[in-house]
Amino acid sequence: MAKRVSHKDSLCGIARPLDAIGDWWSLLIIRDAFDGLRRFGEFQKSLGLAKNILSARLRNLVAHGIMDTVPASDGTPYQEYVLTQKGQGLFPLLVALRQWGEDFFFEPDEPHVMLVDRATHMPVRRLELRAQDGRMLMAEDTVVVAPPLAAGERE
Amino acid sequence: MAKRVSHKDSLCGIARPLDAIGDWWSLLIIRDAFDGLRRFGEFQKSLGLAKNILSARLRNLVAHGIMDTVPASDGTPYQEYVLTQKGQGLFPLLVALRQWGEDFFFEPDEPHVMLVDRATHMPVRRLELRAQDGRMLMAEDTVVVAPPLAAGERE
DNA sequence: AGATCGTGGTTTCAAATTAAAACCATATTA
DNA sequence: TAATATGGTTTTAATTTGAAACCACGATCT
Repeated sequence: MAKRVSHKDSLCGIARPLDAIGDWWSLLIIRDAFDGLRRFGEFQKSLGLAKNILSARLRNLVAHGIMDTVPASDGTPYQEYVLTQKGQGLFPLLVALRQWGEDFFFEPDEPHVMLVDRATHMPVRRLELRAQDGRMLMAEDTVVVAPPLAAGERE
Repeated sequence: MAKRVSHKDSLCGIARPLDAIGDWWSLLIIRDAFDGLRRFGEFQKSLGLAKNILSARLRNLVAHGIMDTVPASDGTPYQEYVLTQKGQGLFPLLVALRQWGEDFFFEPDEPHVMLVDRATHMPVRRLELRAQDGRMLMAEDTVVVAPPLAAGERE
């Protein structure tokens, strides 16, 4: 489970989150959780994955603080799996994935599910990256910079 | 390679993109590509993954139109791997992942690499989801809706 | 009470995937 | 000519996955 996803000792800002999420299944579980699914059986039915795998993924998500278990709300002696704050923080990522999918995996007129504003039922806006001053940024307009190294740290 | 990631016949708006990307390694390759890496050896050195795996992942990314091979720009008889438009469309996803990582994987004062505006060297803004009218939306403020079904389609 | 069913798992085991290492091909360098 | 660098492929063992069987527990039916 603690598979090393990078050879560097400390995982970078992309690899560390990836490592925590676990794998594709986990992301689909999280999506289902955003859709309101909470029970083991619900996830299994929705995703059609083996129970042992689901079990392992849920355990991993809980271990990483992305989901949490709570006693079932309907009186049954089971537990439910809900997103923590950390888990809910993944919403933009799912939106980005969905929007990318809309852009490149469907014909312009092909019907597909859409994410809409609950209040107005209008599609949500595209995610866009902006500078502090509000300018839109493309990938080429950005750089990744290392933190200033503290005294005594030399590479 | 064509691993079924969902039991549904047509993969949904989240699963289909995931399926195309392939796996975590692919996402790290894509990140490196955004950082300017282009050569097989560069990716391998950066990621430290086995050559056969890198080979397979690159092949998959090319097959899915996320990367493309071009003749090496330096006269050597090799090829380089570059992001297509489709591949570049993944930038927001990487930003979302990075910002989530910043939020939950580093202490508030822990130094970490940052994505900055190349022009001003200021950190970029957070990605935020907005409605058509500009209101910020949280996950709970949205719903996924199915497309209207064409005549003759009944579930 | 006893049998059966639904839910939520774990265990087992075969099959698929991954990863390390060895190998290979080509071109450049010494 | 030999050695080395790049960019892979092949081989093989170890790991992971996934399907199915099994198990535990409580509720329900007879």
